[in-house]
Amino acid sequence: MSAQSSLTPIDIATLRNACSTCSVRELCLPAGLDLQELAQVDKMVNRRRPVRRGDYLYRAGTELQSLYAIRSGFIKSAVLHEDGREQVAGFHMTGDLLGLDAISAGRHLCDAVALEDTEVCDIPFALLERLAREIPSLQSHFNRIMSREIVRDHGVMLLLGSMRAEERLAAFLLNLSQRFATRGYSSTEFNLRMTREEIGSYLGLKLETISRVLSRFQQEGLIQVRNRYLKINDADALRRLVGHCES
Amino acid sequence: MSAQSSLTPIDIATLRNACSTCSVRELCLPAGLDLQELAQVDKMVNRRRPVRRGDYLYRAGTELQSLYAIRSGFIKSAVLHEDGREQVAGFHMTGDLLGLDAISAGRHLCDAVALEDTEVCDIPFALLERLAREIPSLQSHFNRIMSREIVRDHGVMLLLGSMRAEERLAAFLLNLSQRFATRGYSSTEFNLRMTREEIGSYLGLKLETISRVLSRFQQEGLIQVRNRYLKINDADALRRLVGHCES
DNA sequence: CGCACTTTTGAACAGAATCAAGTTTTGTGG
DNA sequence: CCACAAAACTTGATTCTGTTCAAAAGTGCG
Repeated sequence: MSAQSSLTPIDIATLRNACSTCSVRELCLPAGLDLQELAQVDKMVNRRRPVRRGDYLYRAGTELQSLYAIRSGFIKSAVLHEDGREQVAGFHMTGDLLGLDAISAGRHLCDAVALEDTEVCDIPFALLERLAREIPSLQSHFNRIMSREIVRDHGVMLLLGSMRAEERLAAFLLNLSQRFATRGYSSTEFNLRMTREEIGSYLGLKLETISRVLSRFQQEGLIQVRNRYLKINDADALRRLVGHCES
Repeated sequence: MSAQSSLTPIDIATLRNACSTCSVRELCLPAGLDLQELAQVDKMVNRRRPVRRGDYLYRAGTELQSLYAIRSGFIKSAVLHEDGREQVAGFHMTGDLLGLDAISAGRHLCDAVALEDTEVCDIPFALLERLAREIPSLQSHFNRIMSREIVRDHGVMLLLGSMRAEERLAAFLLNLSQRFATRGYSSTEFNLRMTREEIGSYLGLKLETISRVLSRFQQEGLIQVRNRYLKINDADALRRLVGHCES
């Protein structure tokens, strides 16, 4: 059955490199291959790709070639309606895996744009599938990653479906905060990479509403904002605001 | 690597039965096994399970044992907040595969309740993973199914984030209509299986709003409603309402 | 057959959108 | 480095959509 193991050492190295250097380590680590050996090849194989601020990582309609793991930077994915309206589907940062929604149709269904200079790792999907075939634990992990994306989306649906503007924004800020914390940055002080309009689009609100609510939060002492800079003074108050819905 | 092929013929038959009888045929058909042989075993293995109206297929918090393919009937999945609020995450009908969101944590994160007497096929997840290991095309298909779920969720996010009440309901009705059509039922005449409140929860609206908009649609001649019975008179008008957002 | 649940409809209200203006910030080219 | 134009942001006034509250009618299950 595994006569299909047509993976060359280079293939494996490529994939392994993409994974290990991209904080999607878990995707490959359980594979049980020799790590030091891989570390050496890491330098040889270079699948990193820079994406400059404002540039597209991929566009809706293009064929799925690779999934992308973010090494550093910040990317938004967005669906474009025919009537011009844009809906931001997600904000992605270091370690996130992009392009999962393209697997179903074999082509991308949304745009991915860098909101700041970004470096991604290319993970050729065909290669990933082939390798997953040979390493069961890799496949398992990939399943979990896909599932996690579904869970994340459910969270957003919950937010959009049942929260008011203040709750949504509080949940959003806490979520950002937590993701920065996970990556070793400050959980209380960071720069928003996106515009008010993009936040609004993501949260199903208008940019004016975002601006107003931010101002209100600041007035109440929950946060400090100045342009893109944001400081969270009272995370607990924000949590109380969200009620008991996890983000 | 495939020394792990500990699948017994019974295992395969079980899975195959669950799939082939559940319209999730595509999940298994590409496996390239002998169909007639399987048809025979189908009768032996019976993993079908009835779920009576109002009963839970599974509950949030319970361990993931199986995915479920709906053979017939209608099921809603819903997330329960700590504060009692319930958010309907989806409505599922014949052929749909349930439980994908549980893979990430190994336990279910939402409740699944039958809205009418329903029959499901049990697909033990461990078994599915094992078999997918041996049949690459099966794994591929499973990946696509997960991805399709992500795409579906993005559609809902779009709906919740950028549509007004009328648009949401129109999109919802069209979506139901199309799914019934796919399954060989009338696309213009069917019974809603859920309450106004459940529709509202799914669409991020209150039940009164659902009721009002339905009445309005009826008054304008777009549909006919009487309790759960619904007839679509002018699907094109509904489509126009939705604008150019696919559902 | 009656009681609980669901649905409809109305009236008042609230939250967010829209419209509008003015300000600040940012990015660009001279 | 400065000036200028474009983009982003803030704030206010008004409007509108959907919610909330309330009552009554309909439906269906036990």
